[in-house]
Amino acid sequence: MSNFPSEKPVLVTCGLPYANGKCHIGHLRTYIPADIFVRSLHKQGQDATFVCGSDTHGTPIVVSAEQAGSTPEQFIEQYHHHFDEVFKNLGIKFDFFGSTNDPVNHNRTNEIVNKLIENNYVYPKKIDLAYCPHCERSLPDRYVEGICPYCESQARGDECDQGCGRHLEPGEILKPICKVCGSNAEYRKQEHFFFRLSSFKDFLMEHLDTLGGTANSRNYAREWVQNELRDWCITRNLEWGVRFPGHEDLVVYVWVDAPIGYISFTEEYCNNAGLDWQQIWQGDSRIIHFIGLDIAYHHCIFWPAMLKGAGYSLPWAVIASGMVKIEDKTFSKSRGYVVWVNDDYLDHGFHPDLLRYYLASYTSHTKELNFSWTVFQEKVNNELVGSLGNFLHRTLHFANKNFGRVPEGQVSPDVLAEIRETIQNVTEAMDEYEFKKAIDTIMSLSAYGNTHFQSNEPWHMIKQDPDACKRVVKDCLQIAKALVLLCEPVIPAKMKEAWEQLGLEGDVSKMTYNEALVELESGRALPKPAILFNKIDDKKIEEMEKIMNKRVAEAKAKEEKTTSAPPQVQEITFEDFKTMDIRIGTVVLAENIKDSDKLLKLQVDIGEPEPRQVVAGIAQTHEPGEIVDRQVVVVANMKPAKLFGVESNGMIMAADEDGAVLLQPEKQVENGTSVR
RNA sequence: AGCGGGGUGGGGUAGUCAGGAAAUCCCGACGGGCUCAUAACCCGUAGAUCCAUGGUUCGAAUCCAUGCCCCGCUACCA
Repeated sequence: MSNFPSEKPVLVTCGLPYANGKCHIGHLRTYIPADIFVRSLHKQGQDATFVCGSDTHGTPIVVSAEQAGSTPEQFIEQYHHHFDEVFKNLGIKFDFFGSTNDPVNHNRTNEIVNKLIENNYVYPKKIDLAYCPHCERSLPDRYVEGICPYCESQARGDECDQGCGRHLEPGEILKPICKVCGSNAEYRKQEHFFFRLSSFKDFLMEHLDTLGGTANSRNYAREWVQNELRDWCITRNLEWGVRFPGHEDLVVYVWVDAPIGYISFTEEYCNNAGLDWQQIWQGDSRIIHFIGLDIAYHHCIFWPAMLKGAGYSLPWAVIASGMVKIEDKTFSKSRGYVVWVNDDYLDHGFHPDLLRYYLASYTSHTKELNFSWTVFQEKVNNELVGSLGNFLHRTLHFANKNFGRVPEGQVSPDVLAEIRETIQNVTEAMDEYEFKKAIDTIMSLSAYGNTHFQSNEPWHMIKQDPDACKRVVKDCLQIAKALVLLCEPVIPAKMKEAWEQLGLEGDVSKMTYNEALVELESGRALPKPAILFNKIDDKKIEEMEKIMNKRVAEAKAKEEKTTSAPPQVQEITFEDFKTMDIRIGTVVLAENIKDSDKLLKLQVDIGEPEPRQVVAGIAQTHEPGEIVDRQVVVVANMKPAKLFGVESNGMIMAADEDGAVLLQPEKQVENGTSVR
């Protein structure tokens, strides 16, 4: 049984893009499937409202704007436009794309916060807050860095991002350092406001049991709810943001007003369209959030608790997508592992639909997706060009050339049954947010079409048995019509063209799947078809890979520069130097390490009862045989490390010049002699 | 160390939540066919100890336990 269509109003949202940087392919992992889902809902006869908008508040934007010598207003404006434009170019069709800085959102946030206060879910508390005496200001969230009180890792003010992953409340972080000027911050008592998240524990456990969507988000949230739910500080000392009611010096935390954007965008859209937004947000409705897994915590814990506390409708489903990687590395702008949607894709003349197809069909929605230009090319050339494009073209071309119109005859029952089953399976897959499965199912209908065409050989029939030929062509045209309807959610622009090539009228995006079972009208004229999808040649892909490799190389070079520079400038004391235990030793054994090009495993006698095992990165310049019996300089108190699974308890010193040039004592000395 | 994601034919993937006869799909290899179509398409063949060990079961890729290995985070990334 399919979930749709439903009597209840349906709202679909996407995690708000943060107006602090350009759109890259990683973003699209959420937006494209959401758009496909909404288009598919329409095809199932389900009305749905689809909203999104820019997330414009919070500390990072203030910091970025300051660095850019701009105001936050100006700063967010450019990225808001950027995302809006990119989404339009990709066929991601929001009913409304707003901004959390819109007055409607300020109002709605105020209303909700007041409601929470009224319902006694908010209380004031004096807490220690980081304050920078040098900059003379309070340091919220990411203005401050320090040590996580739970795991002792380096952490940001609001989250232990390098360690245990916990959300940190203001005042928790140890050894705070001002991120703006780098000086030590101090703690000062200040009054802030807290949301009684802890009182929602039972409610949340229940909510998570009934919440729909993908399991990854629920499971993730459940663990947090079970362990500990602490009250949540919802105010910040910032100028930029939504004012906390009654306190001129405070704004609400960005994670309060950002999701409220979902409500205010719905409001703005509905008010413009003459609809009732309260049916969705205060009535019995289906609210569906598409997000990245990294914000599951907010959407499955904070957000439902806030909605409950203020008397709003709860989310019906949360769908969390997996991350996008490049060559097995997670996206990272600073490391160069990024593919920009404009610069690296659209500007090179690639059609948006190809990317939509690739991202949605590569792997399950909840799994990681490893971006690769060659796989992109492979999928486009084999599936879109070879199978789908070719079937549509050979069918339309053959029909147009021989008949010029849709031939007479009935579509065979087998073909209709096949189409019916495909629709059924695609709908089910969409219901489960299995976009890859849905697309694979559609592609197998395309393969079925090709086989049908091939095995009946209409090009022979046309001479021997024209009537039989007409039946086959009619079958194939019907399959083509079905394919166009089924593919429209995924590759809308291309299917709009194909719809016209079938000689059909109306907006294909507004047709339902059931239209695929309506037989084409015999005698209807068929225009001359044009090719829909072209192969991507190897040269183009090589070019794209080159661009990507270059960026990664540049980023790596930059990284090395920044990491290797400090030791040269930083002075150390003699005391510091004495902390190193450097000794002379003799290599007694050396061997290669399997699978490693650069490493050798050495046993070095440094005057201890047993030789030390040390792994050295010198295999490219030294054969194991040539260094046995040689004396070397060893840092003996290195922290043990595992390299290629081999333990290393020291470091061999070498000059770093296109490989390794080993240091050696001037003359033979006793093993274990220390160096100073 | 912590957290997260993984280990399925040569490469890439599905299936794992709800355990069942022959493990999906795309590429690649090999053989054949077709010539309507974008050197596209169709048919067939070979190729998998489903990371390992132990357990539960009539039955395990799937559930449980232990272990091994890979990858990511480490300056605001959905």
